[in-house]
Amino acid sequence: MPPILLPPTPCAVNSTSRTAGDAITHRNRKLTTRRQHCRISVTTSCSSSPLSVAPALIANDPTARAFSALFKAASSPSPASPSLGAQLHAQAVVRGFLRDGDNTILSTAILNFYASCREPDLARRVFDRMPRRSAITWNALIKGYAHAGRRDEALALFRCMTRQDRVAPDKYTFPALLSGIGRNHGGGCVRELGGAVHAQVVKSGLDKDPFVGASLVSMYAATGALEDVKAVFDDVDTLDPVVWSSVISAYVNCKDEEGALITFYKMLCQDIKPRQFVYSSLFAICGSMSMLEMGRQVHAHSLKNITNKDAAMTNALLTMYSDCGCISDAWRVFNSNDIVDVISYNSMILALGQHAHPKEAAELFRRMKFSGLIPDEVTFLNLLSAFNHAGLVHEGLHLFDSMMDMEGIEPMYQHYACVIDMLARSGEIEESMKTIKEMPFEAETPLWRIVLGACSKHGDIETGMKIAKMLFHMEPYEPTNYILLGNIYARLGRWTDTEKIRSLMEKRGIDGDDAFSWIEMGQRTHRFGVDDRSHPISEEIYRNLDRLIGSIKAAGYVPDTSFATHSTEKDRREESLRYHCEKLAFAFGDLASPSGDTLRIMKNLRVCGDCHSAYKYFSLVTGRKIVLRDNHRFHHFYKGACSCGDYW
DNA sequence: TTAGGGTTAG
Repeated sequence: MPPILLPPTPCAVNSTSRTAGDAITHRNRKLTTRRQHCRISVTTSCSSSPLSVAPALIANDPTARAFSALFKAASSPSPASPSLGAQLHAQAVVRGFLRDGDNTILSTAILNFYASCREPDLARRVFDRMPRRSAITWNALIKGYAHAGRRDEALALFRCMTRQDRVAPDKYTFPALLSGIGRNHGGGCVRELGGAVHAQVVKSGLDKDPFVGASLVSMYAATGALEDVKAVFDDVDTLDPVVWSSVISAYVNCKDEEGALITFYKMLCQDIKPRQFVYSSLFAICGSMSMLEMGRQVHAHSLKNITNKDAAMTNALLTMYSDCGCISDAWRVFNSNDIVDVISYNSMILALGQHAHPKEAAELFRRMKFSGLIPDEVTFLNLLSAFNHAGLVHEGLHLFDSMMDMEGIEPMYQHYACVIDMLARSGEIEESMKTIKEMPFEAETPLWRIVLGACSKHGDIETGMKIAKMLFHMEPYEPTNYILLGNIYARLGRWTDTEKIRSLMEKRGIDGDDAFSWIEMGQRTHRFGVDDRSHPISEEIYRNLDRLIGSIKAAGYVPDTSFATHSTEKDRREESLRYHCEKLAFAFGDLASPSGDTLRIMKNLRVCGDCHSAYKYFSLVTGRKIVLRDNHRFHHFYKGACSCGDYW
């Protein structure tokens, strides 16, 4: 097991207050009020907002200008709660600052505040009372509706602004509008609407503006239209780093990781200094592809170029190391992070869960609360998942039951799904079915598939058959349903039925995902399929694997042919397991790296049970640590045992 | 008043 470094207790909240001075500081913003004498500072890792100083401010008989400053501070970058804003708004009304709506500065600040905290209807009420409208107020209102996901209303406002009020859109209008269009994630004629807005951009002569360009890029990226992204990129001022970071993130969104890396290199060639945003995207790529060496290089690059790290970049770095199988590096990043926020904790709790450290995850959860940060629904989901990975059903159910009581968080569909998975996987199939019936959501097919998989594992054929029948009806062309049912038959030794399922798939033209594994070695990624002989040193790899299998058999390994699904004869079944992709990847890694080195291997699907057993023996006979990432979690093999405790 | 990045069942 890799050493787990315990993090120091973070001190997240630091509120000093109410002494001399007249400044309110929030995330490097300094605002000055004139009459009131209160000084309150809030650190960046704090979950409170500038509005928490509102009572102190109000008690000091503030000016309209002080109110404006407070609303402005509360709007960005993390908007405060709308109810607090509403209270302050009421105070401003009581003091007569908004009589006839004629205080443009204060009204605009309140309008912007409501727009930032996604309360566009409240923003609209302020807007409607303002006697004078300008591009600034229109832009704020459009942004409010767009950010709240109310695209059609944002578009209607844009038409009102330009046609009825005859206010010309400016460089602030289009980013607000376009973000609302892209927010729909490609659904509902986004491309058509986006194209129409793009035409307006060109008509307004704003197509060279970097902010507008960045918004167009992200809108087109949301529709998957990489060609349009590139066209916009060609038109705008490409010396602006923001546009480059938008394009890199567009490639990431469109799953073109190579394109993102090439764009990054081009950016460096043009001497454009990357900012935090770019590194965040690159860390996400390296993590998702498990490119540890590349990730380390990008990390080193960021250390040279970024002096003011921010939470998002550091959290992306933490996740990158975890995704690459390096949980102790993820801990190091977490420890060195000056700015620890809720997402930092969530990311680290998730990482610990995936790497089979449920106790540390629970301890971190306690420390998070002790630090003053308030866990959110993702925190609970990640901790539930950590318990699920370890089979800690009792702890998981207790956490689930206490979510509402502890933090008032109503369990969402994902929380129920996690608990149902937890019950089913531990063999409580009946209880999991009961929870599905009782939960306030309709179970979706992936959840049914989880229970079907558990039925296969625990031999509950009756329930499994019922679920399979239902799934075939709901999704007749989903390969996993066929594969899971085939597995149930295979586990029972009903090879004829297994073959029937396979031929049914063939007849219907359904292909399952091909399994493949990969390993990074010598700055290259080596990929292996099942029975794959395409590698340049394939013969040596197969020879090494045969040798390794001989060694592990001598150490006690017995091939588990119940995981073979392709054949009816025992010998052939054993043969079909021997050259699984993850075994080939290990045999290659063992051949290509110095003895004693840790091997990090990835697989696109869940690790097969026989390979899991073989890996334990591989770690025993070679003395290597092996980290295997499948599409589910991490397995750390060492000295003949796995961190998952054979529960996965 | 603008844009772009980080965590979320398996």
